[in-house]
Amino acid sequence: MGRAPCCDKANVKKGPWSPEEDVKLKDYIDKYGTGGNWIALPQKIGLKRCGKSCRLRWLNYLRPNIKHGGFSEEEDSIILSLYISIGSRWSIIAAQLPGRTDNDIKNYWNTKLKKKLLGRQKQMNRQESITDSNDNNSSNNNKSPQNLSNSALERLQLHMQLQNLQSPFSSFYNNPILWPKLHPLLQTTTTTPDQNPKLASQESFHPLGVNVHHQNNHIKLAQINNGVSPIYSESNIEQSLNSVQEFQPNFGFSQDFRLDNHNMDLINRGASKELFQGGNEFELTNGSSWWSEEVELERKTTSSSSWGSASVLDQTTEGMVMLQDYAHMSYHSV
DNA sequence: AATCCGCTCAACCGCATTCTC
DNA sequence: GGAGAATGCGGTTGAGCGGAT
Repeated sequence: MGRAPCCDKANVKKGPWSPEEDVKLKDYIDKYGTGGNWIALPQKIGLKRCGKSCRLRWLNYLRPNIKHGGFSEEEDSIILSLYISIGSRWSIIAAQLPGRTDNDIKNYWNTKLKKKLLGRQKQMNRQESITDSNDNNSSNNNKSPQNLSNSALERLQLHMQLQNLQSPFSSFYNNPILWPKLHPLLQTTTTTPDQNPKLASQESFHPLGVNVHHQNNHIKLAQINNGVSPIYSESNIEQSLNSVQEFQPNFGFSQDFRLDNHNMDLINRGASKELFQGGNEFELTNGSSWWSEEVELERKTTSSSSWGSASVLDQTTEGMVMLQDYAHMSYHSV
């Protein structure tokens, strides 16, 4: 027995919304709000639409202060860095871009930004292959990523591209002020060579202001011990402090930690570099690394979505090494 | 002028998660 | 605690459009 449909499919209109329908929906929500029940809403208004359809229309189109198109280079940069960090979590990415919807960003990524970046990557690969054609010691570069899922491969490619100084976003990566601020508890830190010389050398610098260290199969992120940025409200700070212990290793942000217009504005004006000052390390003690947790999460689902996907677990050792390399891959701080 | 092709984006679908009783 | 309902999310689809042939 399957799940009951959310609405009577036979009596529900599909397809593009008419201006009249838009007006009805917008007027009603402006006056009364959604009433906390999208399913019942279309009946109240007299719309022959599914509640989910109404919700989507409102969120993606009718809601106030929605921006369509015209993505700035800075927005490109934010989308890119977040996609590399967390994959296709469009709602989280959208939360960092006021006025943008997850659907919009998703479409923009799939139709324009991805092509733009991967196109440049191909171009650069061609140039490199000419330069390196006489180099027979390129075994490391020959690790075939064929076993990686498309999304993981895509992110890997983008990540590699970002290391290239010719990257169109190099200015972004060299300019901390442009980095999105995602979690006030994170900051850069160092791992001393005597703790683990090999891993210390693999210290990775993340553009989102997080340094990731692998030690004894644990990930170490940084924790702020003072200087919490004023751009975060007290309640958020408290929430964040409380959330440290259960901090998710996906470079530190939670859906509850969103930037509003005001915060974005502060960031745009160069505030909060001091976010990442001083501090102690804390350790994720669940014994997993950020990617393995994500893989594990995906393994539990049947969804083919996001980076990695369930198939990642079935990768060859080499494939897993590739993923680890990816996780370790460094942005060298300037 | 016709039609083919690729691109864009609004909307749909199905699944996972959260909420409510 | 469990079941069903509601919501949220990400992947996919397809109509519409413009450029190429």
